[in-house]
Amino acid sequence: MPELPEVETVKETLKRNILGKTIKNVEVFYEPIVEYPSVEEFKKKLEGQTINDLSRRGKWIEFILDDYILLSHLRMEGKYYYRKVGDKKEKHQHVFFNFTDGISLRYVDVRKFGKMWLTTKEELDSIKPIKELGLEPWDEKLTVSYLKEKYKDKKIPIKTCILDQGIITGIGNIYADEILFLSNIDPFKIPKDLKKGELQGIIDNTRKVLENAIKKGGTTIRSYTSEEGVTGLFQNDLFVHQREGEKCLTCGSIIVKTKINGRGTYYCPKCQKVKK
DNA sequence: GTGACCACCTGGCCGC
DNA sequence: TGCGGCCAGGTGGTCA
Repeated sequence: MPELPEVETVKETLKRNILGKTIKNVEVFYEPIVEYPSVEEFKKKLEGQTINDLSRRGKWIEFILDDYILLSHLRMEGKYYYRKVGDKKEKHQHVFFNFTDGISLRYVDVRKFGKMWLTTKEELDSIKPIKELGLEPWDEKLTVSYLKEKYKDKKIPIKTCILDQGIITGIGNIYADEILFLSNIDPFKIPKDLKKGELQGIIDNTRKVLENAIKKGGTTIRSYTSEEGVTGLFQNDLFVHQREGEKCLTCGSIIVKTKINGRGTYYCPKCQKVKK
């Protein structure tokens, strides 16, 4: 599932492959993927635009074009493939960006959850997907006092708060479990009850886990790959996620799986002092 | 304003 | 072998 490290890997791969290319035309085969503007406008505005740079905000990839910024969210299983213009459309390929040099960048999404949004540089910070994002994990404004303020009225489990993109952006279900394990925090704990040291642990381990995952090219679970044939290696470094019934690598207790707010949650009852 | 729940969507897996 | 049901999960919408 693409979280920040996977999105970062995809962005870097795209950067190596499509920087400087000019879009000849765009084909959309599953219209709900284009969130804004209309599909016709989306296709028209992208024609003739050159990809000048790529960046990332949270889990959104930003394609920096001449006059616009194309935002792409991979959601659950989105990915990009490279083909030649005119190559047969394969299953689950929903949007084609055909370049003037004959290369066709294809957005592939088995579950069709991904979203694209076309905006301008001026409007970028005020549009819905971006304006509600919280801090990047490496933002210097991410401090214990920031988390204390954000968590002060929260009555929901810390696991749910860590997934809140409006507080820290980029963390998904896999890394939330890993961050809480490394911080020795009970995922059911109510955030306002967390001590300073525990909040600092969340900040430090968020950075540590994500940095390590980026170095390893992300996590390959189920169908995620950054591109064809490229798989991440961070799944080999997971302490708890998808390890139900296995021994904790730290204390030897059995890893437990439960659900918190509908999300599969893995934890070590001993290391994370879970009272349930 | 907050939290719980559901829909979106498809493939994989499991039990019968 | 085939079928039905459940599960996976990021995000936005709806409702209490």
